[in-house]
Amino acid sequence: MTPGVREHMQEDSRADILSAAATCFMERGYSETSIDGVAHALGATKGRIYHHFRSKADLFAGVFRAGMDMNYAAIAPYRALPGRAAVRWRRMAFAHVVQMIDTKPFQRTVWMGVEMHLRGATTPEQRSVFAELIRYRTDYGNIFREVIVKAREEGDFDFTDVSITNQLMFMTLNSPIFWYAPRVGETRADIEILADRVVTCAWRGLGGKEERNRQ
Amino acid sequence: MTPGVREHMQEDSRADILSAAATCFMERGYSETSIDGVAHALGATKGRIYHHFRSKADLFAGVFRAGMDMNYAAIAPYRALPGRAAVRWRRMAFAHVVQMIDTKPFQRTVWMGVEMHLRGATTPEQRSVFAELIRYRTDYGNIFREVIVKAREEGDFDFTDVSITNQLMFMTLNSPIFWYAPRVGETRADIEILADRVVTCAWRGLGGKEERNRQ
DNA sequence: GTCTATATACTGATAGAC
DNA sequence: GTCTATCAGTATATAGAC
Repeated sequence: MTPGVREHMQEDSRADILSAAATCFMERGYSETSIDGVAHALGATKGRIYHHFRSKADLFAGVFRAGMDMNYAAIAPYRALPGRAAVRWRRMAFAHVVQMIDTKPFQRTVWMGVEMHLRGATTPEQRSVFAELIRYRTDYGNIFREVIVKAREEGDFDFTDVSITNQLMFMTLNSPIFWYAPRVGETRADIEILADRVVTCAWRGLGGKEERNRQ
Repeated sequence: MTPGVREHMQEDSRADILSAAATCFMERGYSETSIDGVAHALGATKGRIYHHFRSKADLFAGVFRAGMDMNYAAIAPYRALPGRAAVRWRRMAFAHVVQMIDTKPFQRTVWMGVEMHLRGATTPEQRSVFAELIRYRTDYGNIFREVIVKAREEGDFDFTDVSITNQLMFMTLNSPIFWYAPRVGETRADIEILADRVVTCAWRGLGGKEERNRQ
């Protein structure tokens, strides 16, 4: 077995743990999630988890980072799209909403992390790790912020306070992590219709023109 | 001391506990909040709390119910307002948003309760109590739902899916519980400007006409 | 790399004093 | 009506076997 393959398997093991942990955190919250519980979901014992992660907080941070990585990856193809910012915004927003639906356990964990950070519910030692993750997420938010400001300059959006507007916009775009649940027989097209409704609602909130005027 | 006064003091003691508990739940979440912690915030010990509430879950339910009571009270003056439903909606929505800001600890607790319910994070015995509280909140949501449907019939709103739209609308109207923080020297008027921005964003999301057309 | 066994700490709830 | 003392259950993290 080559070193490359061995590393790959190690990464797979890590990814499995992150995935199981994300689901547990979503279903039970941070405190109610026990390391034993995550291990049980994996069909293993906690020895396996403590081999890859130093602590529960470290595991949580891993899920948070993985979730944000997914978000950056989702909008990457559209960030440099030429043309009107409002059109670029719509592509990015759509990709973001679909991502919220597709990776809901990770995104719920990210949300919980932000809430915990705002509450200051972190130990002093982990604060620096946490602060970096929050910065990582803030940067992501600022990508959208710049786009909506640009779109306003170009006359396609119309709002007053940028900070509040960006907050409200993300509230709408993120909301599927709270109420989305897959339906039996649901197709990819169904999900995209759903996502489009969410994006349209946010679009309107930004003061965007009605759809028939779009591009 | 008359019985009336004695009852009043007992109610005050209960209200103090609820208020302290709401703040603790907001700042630390459900699990991280200990009964000892709430007692400490009151300058008392947990004996006082257990005299008024059977369990931690019971205390939590008390805060939830109190929060919803406040919401019902806030919109009560506008529910039967004659005239166009869209205008009625705006009054109710504004009152709701201001209420989110004014009673944030209670509203955050309500939010947590809904999340816990959706996760099924309740013991079988407390499930019936919880179910009733969720119903209480759903009824509140339906009050708004009926108004936006009526406003759509009257041609003032324009949206496709009622359920999703109501979800997204509440997401926006509730959002101050996550990002609002009082600023130094903030006046009542400042808060009302803030609330109006939030309401306007939700209004647009519902497909409402631009402000200058609003009577 | 994963498992078993265990130390250590915390907290919800109860019983009974005052 | 509130406080003190205490029990029982649970969960993080570690040490060491395999």
